[in-house]
Amino acid sequence: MKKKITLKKIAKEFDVSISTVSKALKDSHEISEEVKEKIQAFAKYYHYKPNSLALNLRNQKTKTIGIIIPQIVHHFFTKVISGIEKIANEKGYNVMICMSNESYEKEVLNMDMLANGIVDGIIVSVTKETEEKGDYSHFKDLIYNGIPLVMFDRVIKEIKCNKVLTNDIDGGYIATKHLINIGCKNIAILTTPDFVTVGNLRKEGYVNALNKHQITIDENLIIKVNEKQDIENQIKKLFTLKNSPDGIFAVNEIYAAIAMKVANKKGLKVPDDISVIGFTDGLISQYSSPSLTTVAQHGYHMGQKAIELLLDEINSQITEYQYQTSIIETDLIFRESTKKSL
Amino acid sequence: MKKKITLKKIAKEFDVSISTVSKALKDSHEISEEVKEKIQAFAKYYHYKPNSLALNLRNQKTKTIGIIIPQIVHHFFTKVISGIEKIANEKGYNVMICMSNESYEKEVLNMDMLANGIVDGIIVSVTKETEEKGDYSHFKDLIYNGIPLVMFDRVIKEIKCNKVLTNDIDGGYIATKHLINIGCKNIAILTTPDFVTVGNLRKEGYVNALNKHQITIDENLIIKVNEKQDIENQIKKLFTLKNSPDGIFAVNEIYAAIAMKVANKKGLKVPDDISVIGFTDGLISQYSSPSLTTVAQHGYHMGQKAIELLLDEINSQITEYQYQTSIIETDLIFRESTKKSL
DNA sequence: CTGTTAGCGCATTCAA
DNA sequence: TTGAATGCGCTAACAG
Repeated sequence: MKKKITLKKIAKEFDVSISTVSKALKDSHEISEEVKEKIQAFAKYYHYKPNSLALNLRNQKTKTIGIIIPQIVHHFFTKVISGIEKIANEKGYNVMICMSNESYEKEVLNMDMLANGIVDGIIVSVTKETEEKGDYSHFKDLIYNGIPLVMFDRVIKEIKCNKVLTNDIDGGYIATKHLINIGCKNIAILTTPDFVTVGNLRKEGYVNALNKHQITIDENLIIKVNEKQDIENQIKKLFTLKNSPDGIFAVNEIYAAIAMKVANKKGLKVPDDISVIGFTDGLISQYSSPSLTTVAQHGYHMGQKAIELLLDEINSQITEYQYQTSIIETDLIFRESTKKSL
Repeated sequence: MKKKITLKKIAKEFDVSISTVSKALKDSHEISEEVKEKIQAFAKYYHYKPNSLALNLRNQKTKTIGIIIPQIVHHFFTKVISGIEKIANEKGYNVMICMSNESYEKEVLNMDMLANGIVDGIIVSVTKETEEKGDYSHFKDLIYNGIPLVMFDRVIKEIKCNKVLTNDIDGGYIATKHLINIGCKNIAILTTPDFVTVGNLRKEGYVNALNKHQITIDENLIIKVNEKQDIENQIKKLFTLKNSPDGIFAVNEIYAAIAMKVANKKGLKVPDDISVIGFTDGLISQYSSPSLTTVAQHGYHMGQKAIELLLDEINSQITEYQYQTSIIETDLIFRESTKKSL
């Protein structure tokens, strides 16, 4: 492996000092045209690039920000990343993405890696495992070390930092309300286990909507999906109830897609016999048949908000910085999986 | 913003030298238990972490490798990343992901960022724009600078480096052959414009399969999808032909999903009236109804191979390193969108 | 057992 | 117009 060309080597080549080379490459007026020209030509020829490690070490900042997300498959996270990148690039920052794979341990590892001077700030969405475990010391460490942190979507209440949230309660509410509006009587929900905050909040919206319309909550219609077991089987139970559902609200698009499949297998037609509504406007929602009516999360916008807050904190001189929590509203996207309004 | 704690500060605190602190924190036998204890306690209390920039600068390596991919939505890329991460982590490397968003310019920017000492090597899948443009100088620069590079999936022939490829020709071949086997007579292909190499190769497999079975190629059945225009409309044309297709091979799963939708709208049932086969075993393939028969690309395996080649080159002492091209075979995954064999 | 020194690559202040 | 010296944070060879 060849070694990279450095200022030192260029300096030796022309028998000048390193600082002369440095200045010449910066086109400084301190250096004679003649010297500048030959040094610049040489540097260009040898593809000289300043070593960013050295630069960053010197400048005490890296102009790159780190993102840690639990999964990369989710369209939602993709959108968030795009939003972050857009603004970051505009402001001259680069972006580095790390996957925690829903693993607490990897989350900690990634944070450690990023925290050691490699980035100027971190944007994170917490893994389910961390939520379940309840150990947040790695976040505290980070903040203690003075590295700005923004949490989005999956957020830890106890940690003091900027946050960007989906209005999950309202999302669950409007989804459920839509099912009520189109005449569904037995509305089931496919949600996550309790420790997953966003699932819980969406369920809260579901409950609120039912309450508001004087519909009594039927615990049998609430399925807390255990992803470690066969999901289809868990959903199938719904159709053995005597008040079998005519509407299903799934807290993510995968559960929604599986629900449609199960319904089909039971001989029910979507949306004629049963309406299904999802959460997150991802590829599955768009390309499933029928395409899914769903709650859009505006991930792109969330990403933009997150990076704005982060850069705000990075560039802030204030000692007592005031943290904010920004709530991004959701919207219903009407497609083919729910009946038209009555 | 607080500033990070450094060896220097700890040294000042205890009025010892920096190297004493450094050694104490490494639990060196050179340092007395007493001093070690108090320094370690202090460091722990203040969450001391060595600055990786400084470490990397000193060690001339970062133990992190960079990945540049065109899109993050593709399940395939996700799998590749997972494969890369798995091996990388096992070998003590961390992974940094950059998105080029199919933009030549962003690809160059990302490479520049990564190339300046921040990573020990780079794994890249080239953007469509770069393939179209044909400007590969950023890759040449990288190699010139001695930074190991591995290309996967979308690869540039002219660049000398390690490569990992899907056997796209064979993938196209087995997909088409499957359609032939189940009795399809008019087999259409939904492919990309010519400059997208992988699309072209998959089409080559399609052509080979038809030739082998003495089926004449009908140019009308070859749709080169222009993603800048409405895709559904382009596919619809197939169904106005007098030899309307009874089988469709789509070179990716999105085209396949759209094809199914268009077929449905035309009143055709999949797979009874028309069989559809995709490429890439992603979420859409799994969750669409009917689920898609598709060509699996084994992204996870590709990622593993790519990182193995990269680490091999990174750790190689040989001056005349021999580059390899590794071909990953594909497999057919049978699901619901194609008829059962005759 | 502890400290001094040098060097990784770079930019910058100050001196010549 | 050029160069020497300093420091960013860290480690390691070497001296004491």
